[in-house]
Amino acid sequence: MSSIRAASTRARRTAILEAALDCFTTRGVDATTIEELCHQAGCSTGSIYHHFGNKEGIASGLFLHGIRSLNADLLRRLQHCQTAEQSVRMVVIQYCDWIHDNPELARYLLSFRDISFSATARLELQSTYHHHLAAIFRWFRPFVLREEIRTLPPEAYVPIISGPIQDYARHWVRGQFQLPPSAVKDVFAEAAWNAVRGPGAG
Amino acid sequence: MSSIRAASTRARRTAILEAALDCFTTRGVDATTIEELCHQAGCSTGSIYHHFGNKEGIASGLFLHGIRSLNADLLRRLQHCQTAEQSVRMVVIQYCDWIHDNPELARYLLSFRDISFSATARLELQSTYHHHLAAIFRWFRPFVLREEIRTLPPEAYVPIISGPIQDYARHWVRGQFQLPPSAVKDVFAEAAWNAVRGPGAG
Amino acid sequence: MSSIRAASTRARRTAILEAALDCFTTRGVDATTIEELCHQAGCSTGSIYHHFGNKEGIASGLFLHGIRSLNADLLRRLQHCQTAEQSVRMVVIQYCDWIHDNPELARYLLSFRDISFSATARLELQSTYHHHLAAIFRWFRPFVLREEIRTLPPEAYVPIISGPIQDYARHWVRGQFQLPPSAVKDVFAEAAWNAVRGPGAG
Amino acid sequence: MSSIRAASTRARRTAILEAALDCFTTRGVDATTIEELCHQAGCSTGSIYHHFGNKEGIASGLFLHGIRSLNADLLRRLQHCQTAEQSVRMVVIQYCDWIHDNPELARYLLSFRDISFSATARLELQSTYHHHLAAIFRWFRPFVLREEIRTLPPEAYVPIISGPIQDYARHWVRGQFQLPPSAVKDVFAEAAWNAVRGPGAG
DNA sequence: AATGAATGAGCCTTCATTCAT
DNA sequence: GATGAATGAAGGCTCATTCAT
Repeated sequence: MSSIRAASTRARRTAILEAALDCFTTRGVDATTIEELCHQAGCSTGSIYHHFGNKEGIASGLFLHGIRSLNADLLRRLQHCQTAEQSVRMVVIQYCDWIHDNPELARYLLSFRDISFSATARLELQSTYHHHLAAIFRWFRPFVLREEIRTLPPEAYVPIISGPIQDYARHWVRGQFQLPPSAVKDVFAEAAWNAVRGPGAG
Repeated sequence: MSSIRAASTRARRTAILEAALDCFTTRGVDATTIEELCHQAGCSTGSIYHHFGNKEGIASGLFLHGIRSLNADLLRRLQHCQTAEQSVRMVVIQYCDWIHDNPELARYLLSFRDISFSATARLELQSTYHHHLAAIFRWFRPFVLREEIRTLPPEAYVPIISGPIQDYARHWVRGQFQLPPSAVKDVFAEAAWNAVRGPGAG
Repeated sequence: MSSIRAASTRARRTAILEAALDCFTTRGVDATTIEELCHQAGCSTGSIYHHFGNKEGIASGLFLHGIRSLNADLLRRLQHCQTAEQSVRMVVIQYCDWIHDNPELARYLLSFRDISFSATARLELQSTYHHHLAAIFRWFRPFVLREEIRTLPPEAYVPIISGPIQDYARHWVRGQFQLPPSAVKDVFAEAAWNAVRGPGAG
Repeated sequence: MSSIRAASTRARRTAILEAALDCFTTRGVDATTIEELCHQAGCSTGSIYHHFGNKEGIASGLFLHGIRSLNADLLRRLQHCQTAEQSVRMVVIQYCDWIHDNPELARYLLSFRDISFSATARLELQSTYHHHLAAIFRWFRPFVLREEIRTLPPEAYVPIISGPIQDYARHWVRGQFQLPPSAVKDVFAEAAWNAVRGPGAG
């Protein structure tokens, strides 16, 4: 009985999140009204508030969902990499692939970084981010110790490796660039590797 | 007499823009009300509309002002560079220096890319951007022809050279990173140069 | 089996009324939501509607319960009075004692006279009030006839005898007065007696 | 120019307060919508919020206005009293007269004591109340010192003298009593005087 | 050029109540 | 009897913009 309820509840939540992804990426978070979400999700105002508390709850829920999906996918694919070069390139390549598979979600994550989330949501986002970063650094530390990857200030790695492709992708989701990230992934993977390869690399 | 008036008009415009820079970076553009701007600028609602037409007029005016200042400064400093390496490094270094000198404006430009500007403002921004890009490419073309800089898809250069330091700066203006961009400029300049140096470089 | 059910039903009703007394006196009737009552009573929304029909049903049920308790107690204690003076004083004293023993209920009765009850509830309240008043007047008539109590417009007796202590109590339940009614009961009993004693009093 | 503005502003404020008095006493504060106030006052929603901040601002503004009018009138009329008895009786009589002259305002003050005001409004109300009470006590102190009025706990005077007529008036504004307060003012004045007259009274 | 009262459409959110399970 | 997801009407409030002075 409770499983039926749970299934129904989950379906409703999913329907609302899907409606939100569509509306938020099309019109923007602020410009999307609760009424539009209701219409799109096929539910009542009250139902949205029952499941998400308020509008910001939907926006942050969707954001967290996207970030977690992206992060988990990267960690999964890094497991199959052997060398420093493969790993650095994989960071770029996986990003392009994920964007290719989840264009709407990518558009949401890239376009609405500045949504003003509640303190609670911000904490959860930060926690998620820190755990992910820690796992990533655990993976790369051996390569840095062997100087296959250059030693840099810790905070510089992500901007240098991922910054360019994210910048490119941000332009692309806005329609400012024609070629999709997947079409330039090797160029950016090459640039990332050159930017951080160390003297110990083969 | 008209000069006095003009001076007064400029002072009023400046006061409003300064109030806007403060409010917009502190609370965000959408969250800032005209009433707050009035209070901060020490003027009336009507005065704001007299000088800027509407709220978006302030936001886009401020944005354009910042972009133009940043762009002009880069072109000026590139004139003093001799080699490809100097030039590529200068793109990163000038960015850091400008941020150091204009932290509030930097925060505004970096945090509110997604302001929904009017068609007119968008056109003006695009035009400004294109002219700037064209001037930049004119500067770098000889280096690319001599293969001192790698040949890449045209749209890849900006993300690869400027993407990392912009990404870093975006985190910094939000308080997520401790070290200011100026403290890491050489690391990022080095990475940028490694990422695009071509076989023809010395 | 049905007795077990009945016991359970009564317990549930009592739990809801206790929750209501707490919430209503703390936050006010209008400001209390059904959800809060559920939380406080440890039951579901549906359960509340099953037992009380609607929100007003709880408020009026609680009100009626309090009024009846207060009235019955007064009539009981008047039976032990012999003289006009004892009787008039008892009206004040019993009020103070009852408040001392039922502070929460007193707070509810005193603070929320203006709850908008349904027609049915209003009728029941009026009927209760009239029966009570009639019984009270039956008790006092002999004293008035003997002029031990002054002859006044009928509607003046309650305000003159009970008005002051009720006014005092209303302030006290709101925390505006320090001394509890029980600490000033003799002063108010004396004043009440002086206000209505007739030439026939000893 | 500013005087014209001020006059206009005052007229608008007055219109809103008059509409509020009508709606609040007819339907109750909670049940009155801003829309109804707009209609009644002949102004826009925004105008109401421009002048009063929010709904509670209207309710507390009206309350304060009523209280101040009532208080000022009492102090004025006490000036013409010579003796303790005249003064005590005047408290009751003035109350009845004021109610007779301001029935609507009286109804508002008597029926909606439990409006939940903001902290600011509560402070202002308390301050008003304390100043008024202090002035009243200054007036009566000599009579108490001469024992023309009985010595009581300070907090007991107001309930004992004013409590009965206020209680009566509360019933009357609700339509529960037929005779208006002005018709019974001498009875209540007499009772009040008897309740507090001291051994030193003539 | 400046002022600020006035406008009013529109939105987020609340919450009593219902009802399928 | 119990549960709690769903409903949706309704209302308080915001705020960019206008315009008479």
